[in-house]
Amino acid sequence: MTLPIPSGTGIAPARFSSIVDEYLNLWPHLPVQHAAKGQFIVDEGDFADSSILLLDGWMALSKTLPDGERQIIDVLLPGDFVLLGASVAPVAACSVEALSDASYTVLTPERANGPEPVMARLRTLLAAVLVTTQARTAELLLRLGKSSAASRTAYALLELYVRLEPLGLASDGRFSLPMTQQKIGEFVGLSNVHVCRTMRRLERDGIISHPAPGEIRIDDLEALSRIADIDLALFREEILLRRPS
Amino acid sequence: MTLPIPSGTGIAPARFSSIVDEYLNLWPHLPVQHAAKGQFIVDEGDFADSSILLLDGWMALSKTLPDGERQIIDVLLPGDFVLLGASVAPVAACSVEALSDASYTVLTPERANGPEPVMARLRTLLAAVLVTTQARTAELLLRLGKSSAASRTAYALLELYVRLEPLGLASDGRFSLPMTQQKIGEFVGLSNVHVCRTMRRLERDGIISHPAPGEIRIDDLEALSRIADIDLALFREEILLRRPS
DNA sequence: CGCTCAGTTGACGAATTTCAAAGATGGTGG
DNA sequence: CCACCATCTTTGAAATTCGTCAACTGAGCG
Repeated sequence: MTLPIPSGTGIAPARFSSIVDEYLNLWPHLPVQHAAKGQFIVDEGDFADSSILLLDGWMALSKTLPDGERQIIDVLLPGDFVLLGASVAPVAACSVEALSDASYTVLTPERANGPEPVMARLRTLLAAVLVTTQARTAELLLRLGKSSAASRTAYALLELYVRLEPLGLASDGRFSLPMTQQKIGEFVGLSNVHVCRTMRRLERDGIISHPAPGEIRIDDLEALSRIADIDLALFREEILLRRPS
Repeated sequence: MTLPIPSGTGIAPARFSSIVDEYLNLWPHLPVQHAAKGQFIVDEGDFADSSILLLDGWMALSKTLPDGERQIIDVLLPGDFVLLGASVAPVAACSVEALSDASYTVLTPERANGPEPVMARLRTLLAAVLVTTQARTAELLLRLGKSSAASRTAYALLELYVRLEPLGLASDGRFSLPMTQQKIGEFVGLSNVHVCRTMRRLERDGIISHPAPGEIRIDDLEALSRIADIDLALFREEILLRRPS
Protein backbone atom coordinates (compact mmCIF):
# COMPACT_ATOMS: atom_id res chain seq x y z
CA MET A 1 0.00 0.00 0.00
CA THR A 2 1.43 3.33 -1.06
CA LEU A 3 0.33 6.60 0.36
CA PRO A 4 0.74 10.16 -0.79
CA ILE A 5 2.37 11.28 2.41
CA PRO A 6 5.24 13.75 2.28
CA SER A 7 8.41 12.87 4.06
CA GLY A 8 8.69 14.41 7.50
CA THR A 9 11.72 15.46 9.43
CA GLY A 10 12.92 11.91 9.91
CA ILE A 11 16.29 10.67 8.81
CA ALA A 12 14.60 7.63 7.35
CA PRO A 13 11.08 7.06 6.05
CA ALA A 14 8.66 5.89 8.72
CA ARG A 15 7.30 2.42 8.56
CA PHE A 16 3.66 2.98 9.29
CA SER A 17 2.42 1.49 12.46
CA SER A 18 -0.30 -1.11 12.38
CA ILE A 19 -2.96 1.35 13.44
CA VAL A 20 -2.34 3.64 10.53
CA ASP A 21 -2.44 0.73 8.11
CA GLU A 22 -5.61 -0.53 9.66
CA TYR A 23 -7.36 2.81 9.57
CA LEU A 24 -6.29 3.76 6.10
CA ASN A 25 -7.23 0.37 4.74
CA LEU A 26 -10.64 0.85 6.24
CA TRP A 27 -11.05 4.39 4.95
CA PRO A 28 -8.86 4.63 1.87
CA HIS A 29 -10.39 7.85 0.61
CA LEU A 30 -10.03 10.01 3.66
CA PRO A 31 -8.45 13.36 3.08
CA VAL A 32 -4.95 13.66 4.50
CA GLN A 33 -4.48 17.04 6.12
CA HIS A 34 -1.28 18.97 6.43
CA ALA A 35 0.03 21.36 9.04
CA ALA A 36 3.12 23.52 8.88
CA LYS A 37 5.68 23.61 11.67
CA GLY A 38 4.45 25.83 14.46
CA GLN A 39 0.83 25.70 13.41
CA PHE A 40 -1.88 25.00 15.96
CA ILE A 41 -4.45 22.47 14.81
CA VAL A 42 -6.61 22.66 17.92
CA ASP A 43 -6.78 25.11 20.80
CA GLU A 44 -7.57 24.28 24.37
CA GLY A 45 -11.27 24.88 24.98
CA ASP A 46 -12.27 24.30 21.36
CA PHE A 47 -15.23 22.15 20.59
CA ALA A 48 -13.95 18.70 19.70
CA ASP A 49 -15.70 15.37 19.47
CA SER A 50 -13.24 13.55 17.27
CA SER A 51 -9.64 12.42 17.25
CA ILE A 52 -6.50 13.12 15.31
CA LEU A 53 -4.43 10.34 13.85
CA LEU A 54 -0.91 11.52 13.10
CA LEU A 55 0.49 10.13 9.87
CA ASP A 56 3.80 11.89 9.54
CA GLY A 57 5.87 14.44 11.43
CA TRP A 58 5.83 15.54 15.06
CA MET A 59 3.08 17.16 17.08
CA ALA A 60 2.73 18.26 20.68
CA LEU A 61 -0.22 18.33 23.02
CA SER A 62 0.11 21.30 25.31
CA LYS A 63 -1.65 23.41 27.89
CA THR A 64 -1.00 26.99 28.88
CA LEU A 65 -1.38 28.87 32.14
CA PRO A 66 -2.84 32.39 32.25
CA ASP A 67 0.67 33.81 32.67
CA GLY A 68 1.77 32.18 29.43
CA GLU A 69 3.72 29.27 30.88
CA ARG A 70 3.21 26.25 28.68
CA GLN A 71 3.48 22.57 29.43
CA ILE A 72 3.76 19.94 26.74
CA ILE A 73 1.62 17.03 27.84
CA ASP A 74 2.71 14.60 25.18
CA VAL A 75 4.76 14.47 22.03
CA LEU A 76 3.00 12.71 19.18
CA LEU A 77 4.89 10.65 16.64
CA PRO A 78 3.60 9.00 13.45
CA GLY A 79 0.97 6.40 14.30
CA ASP A 80 -0.13 8.10 17.51
CA PHE A 81 -3.58 9.45 17.95
CA VAL A 82 -5.21 11.85 20.35
CA LEU A 83 -8.63 11.32 21.79
CA LEU A 84 -9.51 15.01 21.76
CA GLY A 85 -13.09 14.91 22.86
CA ALA A 86 -16.21 12.79 22.90
CA SER A 87 -19.87 13.46 22.47
CA VAL A 88 -20.57 13.75 26.19
CA ALA A 89 -17.29 15.57 26.82
CA PRO A 90 -16.76 17.64 23.71
CA VAL A 91 -14.23 20.21 24.90
CA ALA A 92 -10.58 19.86 24.01
CA ALA A 93 -8.42 19.92 27.13
CA CYS A 94 -5.21 20.48 25.20
CA SER A 95 -3.96 22.38 22.23
CA VAL A 96 -2.37 20.47 19.40
CA GLU A 97 0.64 22.03 17.71
CA ALA A 98 2.76 20.83 14.84
CA LEU A 99 6.38 20.59 15.98
CA SER A 100 7.45 19.89 12.43
CA ASP A 101 5.60 19.92 9.16
CA ALA A 102 3.12 17.15 9.65
CA SER A 103 0.26 15.27 8.05
CA TYR A 104 -2.69 13.76 9.80
CA THR A 105 -6.24 12.60 9.36
CA VAL A 106 -9.33 13.05 11.46
CA LEU A 107 -10.86 10.05 13.17
CA THR A 108 -14.53 10.38 14.05
CA PRO A 109 -16.64 8.11 16.24
CA GLU A 110 -18.71 7.05 13.21
CA ARG A 111 -15.56 5.80 11.57
CA ALA A 112 -14.56 3.66 14.52
CA ASN A 113 -17.57 2.76 16.65
CA GLY A 114 -19.51 0.67 14.14
CA PRO A 115 -20.56 -2.97 14.56
CA GLU A 116 -18.37 -4.35 11.75
CA PRO A 117 -15.62 -6.75 12.80
CA VAL A 118 -13.05 -4.60 11.02
CA MET A 119 -13.98 -1.73 13.28
CA ALA A 120 -13.84 -3.93 16.32
CA ARG A 121 -10.29 -4.79 15.38
CA LEU A 122 -9.53 -1.13 14.80
CA ARG A 123 -10.89 -0.35 18.25
CA THR A 124 -8.65 -2.98 19.77
CA LEU A 125 -5.71 -1.19 18.26
CA LEU A 126 -6.99 2.21 19.29
CA ALA A 127 -7.34 1.00 22.84
CA ALA A 128 -3.78 -0.27 22.76
CA VAL A 129 -2.46 3.03 21.47
CA LEU A 130 -4.40 4.79 24.22
CA VAL A 131 -2.83 2.52 26.79
CA THR A 132 0.65 3.37 25.59
CA THR A 133 -0.19 7.07 25.55
CA GLN A 134 -1.34 6.87 29.12
CA ALA A 135 1.74 4.89 30.03
CA ARG A 136 4.14 7.53 28.79
CA THR A 137 2.13 10.35 30.29
CA ALA A 138 2.29 8.53 33.60
CA GLU A 139 6.07 8.16 33.29
CA LEU A 140 6.39 11.84 32.56
CA LEU A 141 4.17 12.78 35.47
CA LEU A 142 6.21 10.59 37.78
CA ARG A 143 9.35 12.43 36.77
CA LEU A 144 7.85 15.89 36.97
CA GLY A 145 6.65 15.08 40.43
CA LYS A 146 9.60 13.24 41.89
CA SER A 147 12.75 13.55 39.85
CA SER A 148 15.65 15.90 39.34
CA ALA A 149 16.35 17.95 36.25
CA ALA A 150 18.90 15.43 35.04
CA SER A 151 16.48 12.57 35.35
CA ARG A 152 13.71 14.42 33.56
CA THR A 153 15.91 15.44 30.70
CA ALA A 154 17.37 11.98 30.33
CA TYR A 155 13.89 10.58 30.40
CA ALA A 156 12.68 12.80 27.59
CA LEU A 157 15.53 11.84 25.30
CA LEU A 158 15.09 8.21 26.12
CA GLU A 159 11.35 8.21 25.60
CA LEU A 160 11.73 9.76 22.19
CA TYR A 161 14.53 7.45 21.21
CA VAL A 162 12.67 4.33 22.26
CA ARG A 163 9.60 5.41 20.35
CA LEU A 164 11.43 6.52 17.22
CA GLU A 165 13.46 3.36 16.87
CA PRO A 166 10.63 0.98 15.86
CA LEU A 167 9.42 3.62 13.41
CA GLY A 168 12.76 3.50 11.66
CA LEU A 169 13.38 7.11 12.65
CA ALA A 170 16.33 6.45 14.91
CA SER A 171 19.31 4.27 14.36
CA ASP A 172 22.48 3.74 16.25
CA GLY A 173 21.23 6.00 19.04
CA ARG A 174 20.88 8.90 16.68
CA PHE A 175 17.74 10.79 15.79
CA SER A 176 16.56 14.22 14.79
CA LEU A 177 14.81 16.26 17.42
CA PRO A 178 12.75 19.12 16.03
CA MET A 179 12.42 20.92 19.37
CA THR A 180 14.28 23.89 20.79
CA GLN A 181 15.58 23.71 24.33
CA GLN A 182 12.71 25.99 25.21
CA LYS A 183 10.26 23.34 24.01
CA ILE A 184 12.16 20.53 25.69
CA GLY A 185 11.83 22.58 28.85
CA GLU A 186 8.10 22.88 28.31
CA PHE A 187 8.02 19.11 28.01
CA VAL A 188 10.00 18.24 31.12
CA GLY A 189 9.01 21.19 33.28
CA LEU A 190 12.30 23.07 33.33
CA SER A 191 13.45 26.48 32.19
CA ASN A 192 15.24 26.60 28.87
CA VAL A 193 18.37 27.68 30.73
CA HIS A 194 18.34 24.66 32.96
CA VAL A 195 17.68 22.31 30.06
CA CYS A 196 20.79 23.71 28.48
CA ARG A 197 22.91 23.19 31.58
CA THR A 198 21.62 19.68 32.03
CA MET A 199 22.16 18.63 28.45
CA ARG A 200 25.60 20.20 28.40
CA ARG A 201 26.53 18.16 31.39
CA LEU A 202 25.27 14.97 29.76
CA GLU A 203 27.35 15.93 26.74
CA ARG A 204 30.49 16.62 28.75
CA ASP A 205 30.04 13.30 30.52
CA GLY A 206 30.04 11.56 27.15
CA ILE A 207 26.49 10.27 27.51
CA ILE A 208 24.94 12.11 24.60
CA SER A 209 26.28 14.13 21.73
CA HIS A 210 25.11 16.58 19.23
CA PRO A 211 26.28 15.49 15.77
CA ALA A 212 24.35 18.26 13.99
CA PRO A 213 21.94 20.98 14.97
CA GLY A 214 18.56 19.46 15.59
CA GLU A 215 20.09 16.02 16.00
CA ILE A 216 20.93 14.01 19.07
CA ARG A 217 22.97 10.89 19.54
CA ILE A 218 22.80 8.76 22.63
CA ASP A 219 26.31 7.48 23.21
CA ASP A 220 25.76 5.64 26.46
CA LEU A 221 22.27 4.25 26.58
CA GLU A 222 23.01 2.38 29.76
CA ALA A 223 24.09 5.49 31.65
CA LEU A 224 21.21 7.55 30.31
CA SER A 225 18.73 4.91 31.47
CA ARG A 226 20.28 4.92 34.89
CA ILE A 227 20.00 8.69 35.17
CA ALA A 228 16.41 8.57 33.93
CA ASP A 229 15.61 5.80 36.42
CA ILE A 230 14.36 3.60 33.64
CA ASP A 231 14.40 -0.14 33.17
CA LEU A 232 14.57 -0.13 29.39
CA ALA A 233 13.06 -3.57 28.85
CA LEU A 234 10.04 -2.88 31.03
CA PHE A 235 9.71 0.61 29.64
CA ARG A 236 9.52 -0.73 26.10
CA GLU A 237 6.81 -3.15 27.13
CA GLU A 238 4.81 -0.35 28.62
CA ILE A 239 5.02 2.25 25.90
CA LEU A 240 5.40 0.19 22.73
CA LEU A 241 2.83 -1.94 20.99
CA ARG A 242 3.66 -5.57 20.65
CA ARG A 243 4.78 -6.16 17.11
CA PRO A 244 2.30 -8.25 15.23
CA SER A 245 4.56 -11.19 14.37
CA MET B 1 -32.18 0.01 40.11
CA THR B 2 -30.76 -1.01 43.44
CA LEU B 3 -27.33 -2.43 43.90
CA PRO B 4 -25.68 -4.34 46.69
CA ILE B 5 -22.88 -1.84 47.09
CA PRO B 6 -21.62 -0.92 50.52
CA SER B 7 -21.47 2.73 51.41
CA GLY B 8 -18.04 4.24 51.00
CA THR B 9 -16.41 7.06 52.84
CA GLY B 10 -18.73 9.66 51.41
CA ILE B 11 -20.85 11.95 53.53
CA ALA B 12 -23.77 11.16 51.27
CA PRO B 13 -24.56 8.17 49.09
CA ALA B 14 -23.17 8.48 45.59
CA ARG B 15 -25.56 8.86 42.73
CA PHE B 16 -24.12 6.44 40.22
CA SER B 17 -22.80 7.99 37.10
CA SER B 18 -24.31 7.11 33.77
CA ILE B 19 -21.47 4.82 32.87
CA VAL B 20 -21.93 2.63 35.89
CA ASP B 21 -25.65 2.41 35.24
CA GLU B 22 -25.03 1.55 31.64
CA TYR B 23 -22.49 -1.14 32.36
CA LEU B 24 -24.36 -2.75 35.19
CA ASN B 25 -27.58 -2.76 33.21
CA LEU B 26 -25.73 -4.51 30.45
CA TRP B 27 -24.08 -7.04 32.75
CA PRO B 28 -26.32 -7.32 35.79
CA HIS B 29 -24.72 -10.46 37.11
CA LEU B 30 -21.12 -9.36 37.23
CA PRO B 31 -19.33 -9.99 40.48
CA VAL B 32 -18.65 -6.85 42.45
CA GLN B 33 -15.20 -6.99 43.97
CA HIS B 34 -14.07 -5.36 47.18
CA ALA B 35 -10.77 -3.93 48.30
CA ALA B 36 -9.76 -2.73 51.73
CA LYS B 37 -8.14 0.63 52.31
CA GLY B 38 -4.45 0.42 51.48
CA GLN B 39 -4.77 -2.68 49.37
CA PHE B 40 -3.10 -2.85 45.97
CA ILE B 41 -5.33 -4.29 43.26
CA VAL B 42 -2.74 -4.12 40.50
CA ASP B 43 1.01 -3.61 40.50
CA GLU B 44 3.02 -1.79 37.90
CA GLY B 45 4.38 -4.31 35.41
CA ASP B 46 1.61 -6.84 36.00
CA PHE B 47 -0.04 -8.50 33.06
CA ALA B 48 -3.28 -6.66 32.37
CA ASP B 49 -5.55 -6.65 29.38
CA SER B 50 -8.70 -5.40 31.01
CA SER B 51 -10.03 -2.38 32.85
CA ILE B 52 -11.34 -1.56 36.27
CA LEU B 53 -14.60 0.23 36.78
CA LEU B 54 -14.78 1.80 40.21
CA LEU B 55 -18.19 1.54 41.83
CA ASP B 56 -17.64 2.95 45.26
CA GLY B 57 -14.81 4.44 47.30
CA TRP B 58 -11.53 6.03 46.29
CA MET B 59 -8.59 4.54 44.42
CA ALA B 60 -5.27 5.91 43.20
CA LEU B 61 -3.17 5.13 40.18
CA SER B 62 0.45 5.44 41.10
CA LYS B 63 3.99 4.79 39.95
CA THR B 64 7.12 4.32 42.01
CA LEU B 65 10.76 5.14 41.38
CA PRO B 66 13.53 2.72 42.33
CA ASP B 67 14.33 4.85 45.39
CA GLY B 68 10.78 4.46 46.64
CA GLU B 69 9.43 7.87 45.69
CA ARG B 70 5.86 7.51 44.58
CA GLN B 71 3.73 9.66 42.32
CA ILE B 72 -0.03 9.41 42.20
CA ILE B 73 -1.03 9.71 38.57
CA ASP B 74 -4.74 9.98 39.11
CA VAL B 75 -7.31 9.69 41.85
CA LEU B 76 -10.28 7.54 40.89
CA LEU B 77 -13.77 8.27 42.16
CA PRO B 78 -16.94 6.24 41.73
CA GLY B 79 -17.83 5.94 38.05
CA ASP B 80 -14.25 6.29 36.84
CA PHE B 81 -12.51 3.54 35.04
CA VAL B 82 -8.91 2.74 34.22
CA LEU B 83 -7.80 1.38 30.92
CA LEU B 84 -5.10 -0.81 32.42
CA GLY B 85 -3.89 -2.67 29.41
CA ALA B 86 -4.92 -3.97 26.01
CA SER B 87 -4.22 -7.10 24.05
CA VAL B 88 -1.33 -5.58 22.08
CA ALA B 89 -0.08 -3.66 25.11
CA PRO B 90 -0.84 -5.93 28.05
CA VAL B 91 1.44 -4.51 30.74
CA ALA B 92 0.06 -2.28 33.46
CA ALA B 93 1.95 0.99 33.59
CA CYS B 94 0.57 1.93 37.00
CA SER B 95 -0.33 0.35 40.26
CA VAL B 96 -3.87 0.65 41.52
CA GLU B 97 -4.35 1.17 45.23
CA ALA B 98 -7.50 1.52 47.30
CA LEU B 99 -7.40 4.84 49.16
CA SER B 100 -10.50 3.87 51.07
CA ASP B 101 -12.47 0.68 51.25
CA ALA B 102 -13.75 0.35 47.74
CA SER B 103 -15.78 -1.81 45.40
CA TYR B 104 -15.22 -2.27 41.72
CA THR B 105 -15.85 -4.55 38.81
CA VAL B 106 -13.63 -5.72 35.99
CA LEU B 107 -14.36 -4.60 32.48
CA THR B 108 -13.01 -6.82 29.74
CA PRO B 109 -12.83 -6.13 26.01
CA GLU B 110 -15.38 -8.86 25.32
CA ARG B 111 -17.84 -7.05 27.52
CA ALA B 112 -17.43 -3.77 25.67
CA ASN B 113 -16.19 -4.32 22.14
CA GLY B 114 -19.16 -6.22 20.71
CA PRO B 115 -21.30 -5.23 17.74
CA GLU B 116 -24.53 -4.69 19.70
CA PRO B 117 -25.88 -1.13 19.80
CA VAL B 118 -25.92 -1.21 23.59
CA MET B 119 -22.20 -1.80 23.57
CA ALA B 120 -21.68 0.94 21.05
CA ARG B 121 -23.42 3.30 23.46
CA LEU B 122 -21.34 1.97 26.31
CA ARG B 123 -18.21 2.64 24.28
CA THR B 124 -19.33 6.19 23.66
CA LEU B 125 -19.50 6.67 27.39
CA LEU B 126 -16.22 4.92 27.98
CA ALA B 127 -14.56 7.19 25.44
CA ALA B 128 -16.01 10.20 27.23
CA VAL B 129 -14.74 9.02 30.60
CA LEU B 130 -11.34 8.48 29.04
CA VAL B 131 -11.39 12.01 27.70
CA THR B 132 -12.11 13.44 31.12
CA THR B 133 -9.40 11.27 32.66
CA GLN B 134 -6.90 12.59 30.18
CA ALA B 135 -8.11 16.12 30.77
CA ARG B 136 -7.46 16.00 34.49
CA THR B 137 -4.12 14.27 34.04
CA ALA B 138 -3.16 17.04 31.65
CA GLU B 139 -4.18 19.68 34.18
CA LEU B 140 -2.11 17.96 36.83
CA LEU B 141 0.87 17.65 34.55
CA LEU B 142 0.64 21.34 33.69
CA ARG B 143 0.80 22.22 37.36
CA LEU B 144 3.60 19.82 38.21
CA GLY B 145 5.58 21.31 35.39
CA LYS B 146 4.85 24.97 35.75
CA SER B 147 3.20 25.93 39.01
CA SER B 148 4.09 26.74 42.59
CA ALA B 149 3.30 24.61 45.59
CA ALA B 150 0.30 26.77 46.46
CA SER B 151 -1.16 26.41 43.01
CA ARG B 152 -0.67 22.66 42.93
CA THR B 153 -2.25 22.15 46.29
CA ALA B 154 -5.17 24.41 45.50
CA TYR B 155 -5.61 22.56 42.25
CA ALA B 156 -5.79 19.19 43.91
CA LEU B 157 -8.46 20.28 46.36
CA LEU B 158 -10.42 21.94 43.61
CA GLU B 159 -10.23 19.00 41.26
CA LEU B 160 -11.54 16.67 43.91
CA TYR B 161 -14.27 19.05 44.98
CA VAL B 162 -15.48 19.64 41.43
CA ARG B 163 -15.59 15.92 40.77
CA LEU B 164 -17.22 14.96 44.05
CA GLU B 165 -20.02 17.51 43.81
CA PRO B 166 -21.99 15.92 40.94
CA LEU B 167 -21.63 12.57 42.69
CA GLY B 168 -23.41 13.98 45.72
CA LEU B 169 -20.27 13.49 47.78
CA ALA B 170 -19.59 17.14 48.42
CA SER B 171 -21.95 19.84 49.49
CA ASP B 172 -21.46 23.40 50.52
CA GLY B 173 -17.76 23.16 49.74
CA ARG B 174 -17.29 20.35 52.18
CA PHE B 175 -16.10 16.84 51.48
CA SER B 176 -14.21 14.02 53.06
CA LEU B 177 -10.68 13.44 51.85
CA PRO B 178 -9.31 10.00 52.67
CA MET B 179 -5.70 10.93 51.99
CA THR B 180 -2.88 11.85 54.35
CA GLN B 181 -0.72 14.85 53.58
CA GLN B 182 1.90 12.36 52.52
CA LYS B 183 -0.45 11.05 49.84
CA ILE B 184 -1.54 14.51 48.80
CA GLY B 185 2.14 15.25 48.34
CA GLU B 186 2.50 12.16 46.19
CA PHE B 187 -0.35 13.49 44.11
CA VAL B 188 0.88 17.05 43.59
CA GLY B 189 4.60 16.34 43.64
CA LEU B 190 5.52 17.94 46.96
CA SER B 191 7.00 16.70 50.20
CA ASN B 192 4.52 16.00 52.96
CA VAL B 193 6.11 18.81 54.94
CA HIS B 194 5.50 21.35 52.24
CA VAL B 195 1.94 20.18 51.72
CA CYS B 196 1.39 20.87 55.37
CA ARG B 197 2.87 24.36 55.19
CA THR B 198 0.88 25.19 52.09
CA MET B 199 -2.42 23.97 53.45
CA ARG B 200 -1.84 25.70 56.74
CA ARG B 201 -1.36 28.93 54.90
CA LEU B 202 -4.57 28.43 52.93
CA GLU B 203 -6.27 27.77 56.22
CA ARG B 204 -4.85 30.84 57.93
CA ASP B 205 -5.92 32.92 54.94
CA GLY B 206 -9.48 31.70 55.43
CA ILE B 207 -9.62 29.95 52.08
CA ILE B 208 -10.10 26.43 53.34
CA SER B 209 -10.85 24.88 56.68
CA HIS B 210 -10.69 21.59 58.36
CA PRO B 211 -14.01 20.91 60.08
CA ALA B 212 -13.02 17.41 61.10
CA PRO B 213 -10.04 15.15 60.54
CA GLY B 214 -10.21 13.72 57.06
CA GLU B 215 -12.59 16.45 55.99
CA ILE B 216 -12.02 19.64 54.08
CA ARG B 217 -14.19 22.64 53.51
CA ILE B 218 -13.53 25.17 50.80
CA ASP B 219 -14.54 28.51 52.27
CA ASP B 220 -13.53 30.74 49.40
CA LEU B 221 -13.93 28.92 46.13
CA GLU B 222 -13.16 32.04 44.16
CA ALA B 223 -9.82 32.60 45.87
CA LEU B 224 -8.87 28.94 45.63
CA SER B 225 -9.58 28.94 41.91
CA ARG B 226 -7.43 32.01 41.47
CA ILE B 227 -4.55 30.41 43.30
CA ALA B 228 -4.97 27.21 41.29
CA ASP B 229 -5.08 29.22 38.07
CA ILE B 230 -8.37 27.65 37.16
CA ASP B 231 -11.36 28.94 35.28
CA LEU B 232 -13.98 26.90 37.06
CA ALA B 233 -16.57 26.95 34.31
CA LEU B 234 -14.15 25.78 31.64
CA PHE B 235 -12.58 23.30 34.03
CA ARG B 236 -15.95 21.71 34.67
CA GLU B 237 -16.56 21.38 30.98
CA GLU B 238 -13.26 19.64 30.53
CA ILE B 239 -13.33 17.17 33.36
CA LEU B 240 -17.03 16.47 33.84
CA LEU B 241 -19.37 14.55 31.62
CA ARG B 242 -22.31 16.46 30.28
CA ARG B 243 -25.32 15.49 32.29
CA PRO B 244 -27.76 13.53 30.23
CA SER B 245 -30.72 15.89 30.49
C1' DC C 1 26.88 43.21 6.89
C1' DG C 2 23.71 43.31 10.46
C1' DC C 3 19.61 41.09 12.28
C1' DT C 4 17.32 37.65 14.89
C1' DC C 5 16.93 33.60 17.31
C1' DA C 6 18.80 29.56 19.72
C1' DG C 7 22.23 28.06 22.66
C1' DT C 8 25.64 28.94 26.46
C1' DT C 9 27.49 30.52 30.83
C1' DG C 10 27.82 33.04 35.43
C1' DA C 11 25.91 35.17 39.53
C1' DC C 12 22.21 35.65 42.48
C1' DG C 13 17.87 34.77 44.79
C1' DA C 14 13.68 32.24 45.67
C1' DA C 15 11.21 28.08 46.37
C1' DT C 16 11.30 23.58 48.11
C1' DT C 17 13.49 19.55 50.31
C1' DT C 18 15.60 17.51 54.09
C1' DC C 19 16.48 16.83 58.83
C1' DA C 20 14.89 17.08 63.33
C1' DA C 21 11.76 17.44 67.05
C1' DA C 22 7.57 18.51 69.23
C1' DG C 23 2.37 18.22 69.41
C1' DA C 24 -2.09 15.75 68.05
C1' DT C 25 -4.95 11.89 67.35
C1' DG C 26 -6.86 7.42 67.26
C1' DG C 27 -6.69 2.66 68.23
C1' DT C 28 -5.53 -1.23 71.23
C1' DG C 29 -4.95 -3.93 75.07
C1' DG C 30 -4.66 -4.15 79.91
C1' DC D 1 -11.15 3.89 81.76
C1' DC D 2 -6.59 4.65 81.07
C1' DA D 3 -1.91 4.08 79.20
C1' DC D 4 0.66 3.25 75.47
C1' DC D 5 1.80 3.11 70.63
C1' DA D 6 1.84 4.24 65.95
C1' DT D 7 0.72 7.48 62.73
C1' DC D 8 -0.16 11.93 61.19
C1' DT D 9 0.40 16.89 61.57
C1' DT D 10 2.96 20.92 62.60
C1' DT D 11 6.94 23.95 63.03
C1' DG D 12 11.92 25.52 62.76
C1' DA D 13 16.51 25.74 60.65
C1' DA D 14 19.82 24.44 57.23
C1' DA D 15 20.93 22.79 52.63
C1' DT D 16 19.85 22.17 47.74
C1' DT D 17 17.94 22.77 43.45
C1' DC D 18 16.33 25.40 40.07
C1' DG D 19 14.57 29.88 38.05
C1' DT D 20 15.62 34.58 36.76
C1' DC D 21 18.47 38.10 35.02
C1' DA D 22 22.00 39.36 32.15
C1' DA D 23 25.56 39.07 28.96
C1' DC D 24 27.93 36.81 25.27
C1' DT D 25 28.41 33.51 21.28
C1' DG D 26 27.35 31.48 17.05
C1' DA D 27 24.65 30.16 13.06
C1' DG D 28 21.36 31.21 9.51
C1' DC D 29 19.32 34.57 6.54
C1' DG D 30 17.89 38.68 4.22
